[in-house]
Amino acid sequence: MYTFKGATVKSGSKPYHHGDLKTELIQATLKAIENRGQVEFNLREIAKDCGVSVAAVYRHFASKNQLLIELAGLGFSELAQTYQAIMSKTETANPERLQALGKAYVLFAIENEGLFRVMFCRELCKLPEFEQIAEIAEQSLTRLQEALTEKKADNSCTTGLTAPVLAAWARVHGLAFLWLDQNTGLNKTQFLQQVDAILACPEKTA
Amino acid sequence: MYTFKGATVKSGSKPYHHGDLKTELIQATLKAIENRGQVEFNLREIAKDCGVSVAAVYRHFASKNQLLIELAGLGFSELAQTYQAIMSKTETANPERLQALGKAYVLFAIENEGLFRVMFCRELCKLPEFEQIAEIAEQSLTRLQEALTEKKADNSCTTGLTAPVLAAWARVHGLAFLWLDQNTGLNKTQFLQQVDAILACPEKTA
DNA sequence: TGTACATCAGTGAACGCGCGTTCACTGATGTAC
DNA sequence: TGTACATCAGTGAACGCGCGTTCACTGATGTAC
Repeated sequence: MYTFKGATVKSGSKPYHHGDLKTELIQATLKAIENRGQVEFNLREIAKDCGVSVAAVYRHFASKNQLLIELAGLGFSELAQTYQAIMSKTETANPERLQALGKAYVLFAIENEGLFRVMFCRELCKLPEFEQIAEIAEQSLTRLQEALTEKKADNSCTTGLTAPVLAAWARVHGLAFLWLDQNTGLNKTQFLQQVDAILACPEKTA
Repeated sequence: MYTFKGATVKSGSKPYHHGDLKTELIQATLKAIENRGQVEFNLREIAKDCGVSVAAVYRHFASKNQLLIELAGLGFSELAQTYQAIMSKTETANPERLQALGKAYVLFAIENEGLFRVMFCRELCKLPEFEQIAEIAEQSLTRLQEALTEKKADNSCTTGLTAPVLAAWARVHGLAFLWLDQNTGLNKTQFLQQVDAILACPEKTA
């Protein structure tokens, strides 16, 4: 007899109760999405990865869509948190802040490819379950836009993105997807160096 | 009796021979990809769209993958053609050339969403059939990079992208995907205006 | 110009597999008494 | 402290549908003689 994540188990046999299946299912799903480079996964494969039967998934998620939605919610709130941290650590109107935000965006995409792909998957907001996370999704994206906007606060166009914001966003968004879709031909270190160079003096690399 | 695309047909009944099925299958596939915002389609749906049985698809494409590959080939060669036209119409080292190339990239993505998504779908190059189009794909992408590179020809780093090239590419790539994934909240006219502004004076919107 | 026949482009039905989901169940845990 | 029982987290098998692909076929076209 031994103890596995709080569950008592006969030695030699795997525990009947998994311990932290929900978390592990989420991780396995993200891994699958990252391997494919597409928001496409298969519950049987996920379950197998976690050493569990498919039906066990339904103890933790009402459906495949629900899993997807929770993934997206996770992504949006984590990204928002990242911004929040940078906003509180850096000064208003300081160019370093914009640079840090940009870097954080690209890094988030690289380190959380699965979440990032889910967040920007167009079919997501067509799901009926999307309303569960609509608020956090919008909050997360507008927070980013606000963070970028402060640079040109003189432009008081309230509806839609202004050119500077769109430009800044497009730059980091493009960097992220070029990397994720493996189009740069660079290794990670090289890529991150270039990213730093681009974000440090955008006017020279414009 | 009347003639439909060269085929004689009893009036009232639809023609047995379609006329230009291959082209229409390609169009229907692109439409399906555009509707989903993802490289994901279904042969039965495509065939139905063309008013034809699924099996008819196999008269024109050996498999679903083969259809996908031909789509990609089409996309790469069309993009290459577009560059070629701009390169021959504009002067070397003229800022207008870079601007025109950038605009063409974004426009290509907007007007050919399906092709664009297929071209940048990561699973594409994992297909065994990819070698059929590997050459044109690489040609197309390096041509773009070369076009962008001329601006900073003093940098003689031969391997990989330089920061200026990556920056320029990322900007248009990011603009394209922000638009396609419907994250801008702008309408097409507004968006294209912003794109023009960004490409016209990048240093002001950096 | 008419006819026989090869060739080509479709049809409709079926095969087989994969996948999301459900169901009746079993094993483990925690709690009231 | 021990026991009965509700509750929870799994299992394994099955259902049903969708989808890529194949097959024997039929209808239309074009061409040799």
